Formats: sequence, structure tokens, C-alpha cells
Amino acid sequence: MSVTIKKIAELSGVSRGTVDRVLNNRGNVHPETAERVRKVAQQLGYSPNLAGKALAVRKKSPLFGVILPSEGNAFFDDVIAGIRNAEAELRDFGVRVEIRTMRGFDPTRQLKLIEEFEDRISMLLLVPINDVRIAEKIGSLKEKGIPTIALNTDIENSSRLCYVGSDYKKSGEIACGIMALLTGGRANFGIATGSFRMLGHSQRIAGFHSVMKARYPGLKMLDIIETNDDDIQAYEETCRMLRNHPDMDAIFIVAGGVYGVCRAVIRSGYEERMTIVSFDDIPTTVEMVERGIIKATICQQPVAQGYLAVRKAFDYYISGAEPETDRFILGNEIKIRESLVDIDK
Amino acid sequence: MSVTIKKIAELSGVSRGTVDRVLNNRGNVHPETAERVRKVAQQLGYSPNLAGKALAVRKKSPLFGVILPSEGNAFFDDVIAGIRNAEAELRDFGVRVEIRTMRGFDPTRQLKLIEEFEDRISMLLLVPINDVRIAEKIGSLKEKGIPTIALNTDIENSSRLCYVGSDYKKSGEIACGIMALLTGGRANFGIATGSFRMLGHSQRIAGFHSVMKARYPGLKMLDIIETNDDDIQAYEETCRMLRNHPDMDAIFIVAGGVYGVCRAVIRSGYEERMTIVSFDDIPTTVEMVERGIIKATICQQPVAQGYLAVRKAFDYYISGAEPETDRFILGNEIKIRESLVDIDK
DNA sequence: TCATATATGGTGCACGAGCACAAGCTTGAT
DNA sequence: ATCAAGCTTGTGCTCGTGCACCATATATGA
Repeated sequence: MSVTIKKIAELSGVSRGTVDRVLNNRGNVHPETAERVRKVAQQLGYSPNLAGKALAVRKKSPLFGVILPSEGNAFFDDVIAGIRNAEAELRDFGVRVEIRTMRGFDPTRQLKLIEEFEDRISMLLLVPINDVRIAEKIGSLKEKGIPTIALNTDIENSSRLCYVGSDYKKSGEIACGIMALLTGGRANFGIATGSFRMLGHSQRIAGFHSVMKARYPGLKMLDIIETNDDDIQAYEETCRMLRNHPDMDAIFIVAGGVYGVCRAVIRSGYEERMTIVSFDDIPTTVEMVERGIIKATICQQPVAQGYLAVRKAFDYYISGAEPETDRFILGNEIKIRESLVDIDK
Repeated sequence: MSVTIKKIAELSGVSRGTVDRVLNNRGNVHPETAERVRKVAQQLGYSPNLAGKALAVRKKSPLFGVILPSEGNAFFDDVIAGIRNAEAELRDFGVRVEIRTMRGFDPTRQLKLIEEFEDRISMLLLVPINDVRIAEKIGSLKEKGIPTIALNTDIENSSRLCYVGSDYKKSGEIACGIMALLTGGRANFGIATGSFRMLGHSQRIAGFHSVMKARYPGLKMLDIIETNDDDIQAYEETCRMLRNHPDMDAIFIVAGGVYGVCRAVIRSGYEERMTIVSFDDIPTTVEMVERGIIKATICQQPVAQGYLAVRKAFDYYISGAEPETDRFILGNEIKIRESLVDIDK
């Protein structure tokens, strides 16, 4: 059947142990022998059997550490669900997953959480803050043999193994496209952004703008407000924006503060004529889609993100082989009322 | 750590062999002993270790048979890609997958393909024709210990293990919702259906209608034509429909014939004012979305369908446990130009 | 009473990889 | 010549499950 260590041993005239030492770079093998073994393995197209490896590796029961932001955040609850799914699938392989959550976006805090994990874990799954100190930490972890996978958001200039998440720029492009479709290509819109310190949010806005410039001259941006994921602030800022721009007929909500923005629109009596496009499908957003005030929302498949990140971590842990790509992109799904709410409700 | 056969053996005072006989219903065990063992296993929450099982089961190298319709169909090429992904993941567990494709929707032909598989396979993955003879065949396969998984389309009144695919009714509902959003809730539309003999197509139309009735009184259906997945027929029928209904401003394409319908619309000079909603994202459809004539298309995640079906087959083969649910539903994704085409193109 | 059939339970090996330990070999120093 | 040290390689056990084969114990018949 398929090629095993035993077969390689026979064909290269050495014992299983020697082949094992060569293939796992454990040294203590004569260079010539090693070369011969490597050659045979190469020619036969050897790849280690997952089941066998898992069984042997089981007793070590590797620990994967996960650090997520925003405790109690509905979006990341879905990510956690995906992580738990993957954990259940991998339990038989001895894998354990430990999750830590943090509030806010403070690099020092994140650094401290990483250090608490540092000498217990075999892999780190991180929703990284885009800060140079975090990037450096990822580098030093790599030196110690602990690879990091960036989850949900990427980090610049780091040696993370790969990124698992959505393409934020593309999500902004799609948002622009759907807004154009919904308004017949003519709208005076405002943007409610999350925090500028989040890489993804800026990328969304960039994507929106580039498509707008290239294809939809009838879309005109009137204002941009920062909501900082805070509903009260979002409400007040939106009220102010609507007062300043009575001709506004569309809003692009980049991240948090959905509830605040929508409430402001309703209170101002603009519910009917306003076209709102937002992101994700946390309960608050679904409620607003159901009510019809949000026309479309673009979702990132959080469950799949969590699942895939753990799977990719496992793949690397088991095989030691670099992933095929350093970016695993999950699709941006457009959802409307009929996608989210059952008809008989 | 986790609970193994050995541990159960110790706790119930018998040997590993006996526990194995009980858990795999292989007989030759005293009823009282069996009962005791079962109880201990139950209490400890035993579930067999996948890696161990796979290693043992490997030499038998189970064969999964797959039967798909429509040779050379772009949609099913994606399903096949998903199947191949899963196969690669499971190769180390000894799993092999063999795929057969057929043309058309002839039950006799499908029956014959199944019979060619019958005494070689451990599992059947089938895109079933909704016919009583197929349902009966699924029943007799089950008797012989070969479970069937319905893929992409379900089959009524059969004993298939489970269904993996999309919710067609829901996809019709979403199609109606997006059409209403794109037309401001007012449109005179026509339907181009695939084949009425396909269960999924009827369900899509039913979903469309039920949402229309419940929510969008401004949508008015003028005509319905059958395209039978044939572009030439679709072209001619569409031309006829457009002649008969000069006030038509939207078309709902349920299945095949996309190219024919779109060509007819272009030739008739209605490209500008027409709102077309279709399904799937095969190359022809993508081309029309790029051109802007199709505004939105609702996709079934064919790759995920193929992947998941094989995984579910494996899960059942390994564990013998009934799946958690008998319907594994993959989401219907709305895609627009920006989802499908890169901005810099 | 003994031989034989039947019911029941135990033991050992296989699967593939990892790893600890032992064994063989060469080299150099005394 | 003898022994130690180091380099290189082989062997045997582990992980959890499945299954063939063997070992008891009890029952049945002559």
C-alpha cells in the first residue's frame, strides 16, 4: 500500500530507527547514510501516516494556546464555537486547546497573556494587535519552536506562520458593490467606522473607496464618524452626522456600534429612506436586519475561522511542513433578511 | 487521560478482547458480562480513539463510491474538488474514493451504476434521482450494511443515512428577498426554471413564492418558462417570453440555461433595465455577473458539499454512530460582481 | 467415566511512528 | 594491550483498536 518508514528502511538498507532519526533531523547519523535515506524517502514520496503519528504523539498531548480579544463579544463566541469543534475532532490525537480572552486592544496586556502561555504551549493562535512589540514576541516564540497563527486579523512585519481570516479589503469592496446595487448607484452616504487602530477596519474603508472610485461615480461620501465599538458614542455621533447632512440616504457601518447607529437613524425619522450596509451577524445586527433598517450585512464566517485555525495549527504540528499558503482566506458572505430570519417567524 | 478499551476492561474485570467483542457486537459473550461492560463504557463516556481505530482498520482500506450526475458540469467539478480534498485528508486512514459520473436524470441508468458498485463499496455517496426505485435500492443497500448519503439533492421516502447539501427552499426565499431589494420592491418578473423533475428546482420556486406572498406585494409574476438546462432552448423560450411581456423588468433563473437567457435579454435590448437573479457561480454565470447583466447569484458552496459528504461518510464508517442530524445544510451565499471579480481586472 | 462439542474469555500480534536504551564500531590515550 | 569515549546503528517497547487463535469451563452424549 502506501509508503512507510519500514519500507524506506528496507530499501536503503538501514533500520527503522535510523530512518526515523534522519526524517526528524535528530542527528547522530552518518551524513552519507542520511543522504541515502533522504533520497529514498524523496523518491518514494514518503509522507508520515497521520494515524500512526497521532498515536505516538498522543501521550505528549500537545497544548494549543488561543488568545482572543473582547471578552463576551458575540462575534468571538462564534469563533470559540469553531475552535471547540476542531478541538473535539482532534481530541483523539491528544490535542488540548486553552483559550484566554482579554478586553480592549492594549499590547502590554496581550504581551503578558502570551508570556503566561509561553512555556506550556506548542502552538499559539492569536488575534494579534498590530504592534511592533507583538511582532517581536512572535519572532522570539518562533526561535523557541512555538509557531504563531494569526487569527481573524493579520499583523504586519511578523514571522507568524500564516493568517486565517477574511480579506478585509475585499469585504469593503463588496460593501460598496451592494450599496450601489441597493441605491441604484446614486447615494449620499456616511461612514461609521470602528477604531482606526484596527488594521481590518482601515482596510475595509480602503476597499470601499477603491471600488467606489473605479465603478460608482454616483456614490458620494458626506461624512465619516468614529464609533469605537461604543453604542452610546455611536448614537450621539450619528445624530450629529444626520443633523449636519439632512440629505444623507445611506450609511456604511464598518464595525461595532451598530445598535447606536440604527437607533439614531430611527429616532431621527430617517428609517424609511436610509440604506444601511453593515458587517457580521451578531444578534443586534440580526435584529436590525429583521426590522429592515439594515438592508444587507457582510459576514466573515467566524465559526469557520476558529475551526480552520486550529486545524492548520494541527497540520503544522503534525507534519512540520510549511502551509501551502501563508493566507487562508474565508469568504465574505452577503446576508439579507431572508438569509437570517425564517419566513414563518 | 481519556478512556480506552483497556481501562474499561480493568474496571469491569474482564479482558480487552471481551470488551472489544461487546462494543462491536461480535457475540460470544455472556449476556451478564456484556451488560456490565456496556454499563462501564457508558458511565465512562467511552468513544473509540480515532487514531487507534484508523490504524487497525487501515489494511481493510474501505472504499467509498460516489455517483454524480452531469459529466463535465462545472458545478459538479467543484463538488469533485471537495471530495478530493477530503480523500487526501483521509488517505492515511486507508480510505479510497471512487467517482462515477452519468449524463441526464435516468433512474435506470443510475440504478445500474449503483449495482456496479454494490459489492465493492462500504459507503455510497449519491446525488439521487427522486425516484421510488432509487429509494428502494437505498433500502436494500442498507440491509446489506452499505449506508447511503444523499449529496446535493435529497430523495424522498428513503432510508438514506443523511443529506448533505443546501436548503433549496431557503435559496428561493433569498432569491426573492434580493430581487425585492434590487428592484425597490416593485417588479414584473419571469421565471426560467430548470427541469421540473428535479426536486430542488421546485423547492426553489416554492420558496420564492412563499416569501413573495408574505412580504413583497409589489412583485408580480408574468410568465414561467422551462429551460431544461439547455442554452438554445433557454434562448428561444426567453425571446418568446420577452416578446409576450414587453413590461418585464426582472428574471429569476432557477437553474441551467443561464447563458441562453442572458443572450436573449441582450439581443432584445433589455440589458439596461433588466434585473436578473440566478444561482451558482459556474464560469458562464460569473461572466454575466461581471458584465453586470446578472446582479446577484446565490451559491451553494459545492466544494464544501463534496468535502463534508465524504467526512460524514467517514465519521459514520469509523464510529458506527448515527449522525447528530439527518440534514447537514450548507449556507446559501449571495454573490455580486465584487464578490466574484477582482477590482483590478 | 471419558471423549467431544459448545460457550465464554484471554493472549498476542498487527498497524505506523517516536523514542529510550543497548550494542557495535572506531579512535585515541595510557 | 587495555580501556574509555564518542560516533553510528539496531532493537524493543509504547500508543489504541481489531481480530485470529488459543485456553478454559461447562454441558452433552456414548
